[in-house]
Amino acid sequence: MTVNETDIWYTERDISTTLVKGLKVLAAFEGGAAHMTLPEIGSETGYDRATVRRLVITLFDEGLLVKKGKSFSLTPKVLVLAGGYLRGHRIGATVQPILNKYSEEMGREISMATLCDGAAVYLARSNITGSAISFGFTVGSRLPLPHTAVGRMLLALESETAVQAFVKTSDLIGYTPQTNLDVLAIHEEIGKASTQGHVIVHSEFEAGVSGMSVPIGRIGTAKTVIGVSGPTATMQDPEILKRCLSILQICAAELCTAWHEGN
Amino acid sequence: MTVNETDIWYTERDISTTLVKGLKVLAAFEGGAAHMTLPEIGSETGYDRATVRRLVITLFDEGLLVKKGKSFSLTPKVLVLAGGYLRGHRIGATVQPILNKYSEEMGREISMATLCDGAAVYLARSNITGSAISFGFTVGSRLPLPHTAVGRMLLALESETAVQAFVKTSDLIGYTPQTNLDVLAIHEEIGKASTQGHVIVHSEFEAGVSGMSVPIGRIGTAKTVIGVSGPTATMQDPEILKRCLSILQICAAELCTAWHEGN
DNA sequence: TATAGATGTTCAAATAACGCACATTTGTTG
DNA sequence: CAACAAATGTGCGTTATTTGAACATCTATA
Repeated sequence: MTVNETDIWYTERDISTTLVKGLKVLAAFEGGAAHMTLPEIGSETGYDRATVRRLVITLFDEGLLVKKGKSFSLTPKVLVLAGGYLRGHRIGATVQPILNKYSEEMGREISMATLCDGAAVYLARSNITGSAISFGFTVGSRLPLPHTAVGRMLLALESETAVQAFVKTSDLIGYTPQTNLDVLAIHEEIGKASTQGHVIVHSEFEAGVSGMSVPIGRIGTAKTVIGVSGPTATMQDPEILKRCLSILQICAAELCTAWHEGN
Repeated sequence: MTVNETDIWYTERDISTTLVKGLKVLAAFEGGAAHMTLPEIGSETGYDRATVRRLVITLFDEGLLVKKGKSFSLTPKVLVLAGGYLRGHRIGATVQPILNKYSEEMGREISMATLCDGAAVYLARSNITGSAISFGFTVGSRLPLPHTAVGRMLLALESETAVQAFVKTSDLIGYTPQTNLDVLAIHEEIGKASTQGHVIVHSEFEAGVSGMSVPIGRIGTAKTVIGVSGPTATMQDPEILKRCLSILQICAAELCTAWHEGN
């Protein structure tokens, strides 16, 4: 039996409060507006004006923020940090070509996502060139777990206790008239996803958009999923669904061997 | 005359040293290996073991790093930060579809890049599905300025003094046998790019790969470029080059109107 | 298993961060 | 347009956090 990695191996004293605050300022640009003034950042983070000022000046000096009049906004330097993750996990070199290949075969965009802070985060996304529709989601986009196909599949990969904990604490948001707000029904859908190994969700996050998702690897060990989305109209035809599922599963299998998940 | 934004409006006292160090630890994962132990991070950053420990514990606690045995690595949470930039600058919603459209027309991948810390950073990239080759570059990838088409075009957008400063201080690396290591010749190429409004570079960064680039907007005001790359063999045919250039220019024009650069 | 070298952790000294109070800018009203 | 009020920006003493040497622990090797 290996040591449980979730054991507490550090105390509160070992956490650098200043770094935490600085990171929260950076994160404020993700949650809030793209351009923010010092007071806006202050109210977003809840920190004192003077504190915000020093942190923002630091981030500016480091080249992570630019100043335009009184507003600050992120610079492309944050992409470089992200690029480190993508390169380290061979997303560009290994994953992207595979997504592209099956994306072309299917004629739809395929996305890869993983769990991060109670949301599904896109790690990679194929761009099917012929597609008329584009939902504007990119690498780093966060999708709600309970109401998207990738989200439900990611939850299905978690332990039953983790799912229960999430479902209990999560506030369900009615994105569309079709959004399922019944906790028990969602829990059941996650269970089905787990046993079936795939999941389909219709119009619960964006009206008229449906998604299908399968895990990369076996349920229980997998931590990453791929998914495809398209107009609900075309995603209800059993023949199309069957074909999409088949291709997604082959794509997932290829990713599983080509991209050793352990990194 | 507006106030010069480069004026010093803060003192050294206003910079939070702890935040700077924490960011440098994060950046260490971009420059160094994907998985690093505490001592490795220490030697990469030059900080004391105890300091590194505190910072790494903080980043772990914030969910930006994961621990695997004794090694730490980035989590997808860094992508969320990047997602903030991409969303804020409407890269996914506005830029990506345009790149995809012209990418399909051209049959080649189009990338968008900007200047960041002495390198060209990819902001977006179309994925042409039929392409056999894939160079493994993604959003956030950094390319050398002097030896790539997008890099030389980006330099051409800078002021003459800035270019001179860069060319003087930059160490030229011989990536391939064809890499141009003559500072004067490179400077001249940048000048040509500036007057012509486009630039082509053959095999100077990756052997057998050539690139072409044009600015988004007018020289002097533009700060972003798009580029296309492909096998040197096919990128020497005048007819192909003419066609690529034409499509790139139309693509750049559309981006210029659809995506107001000022954000 | 003994030993040396490397890595991890603690805690008092040193230092950097906090946030009050003051200065300045911005917006509003007579 | 001036005078006021409200909001935002900044210097500085106090206080809490960070630092790194000293100590503890782990790991590799013979």
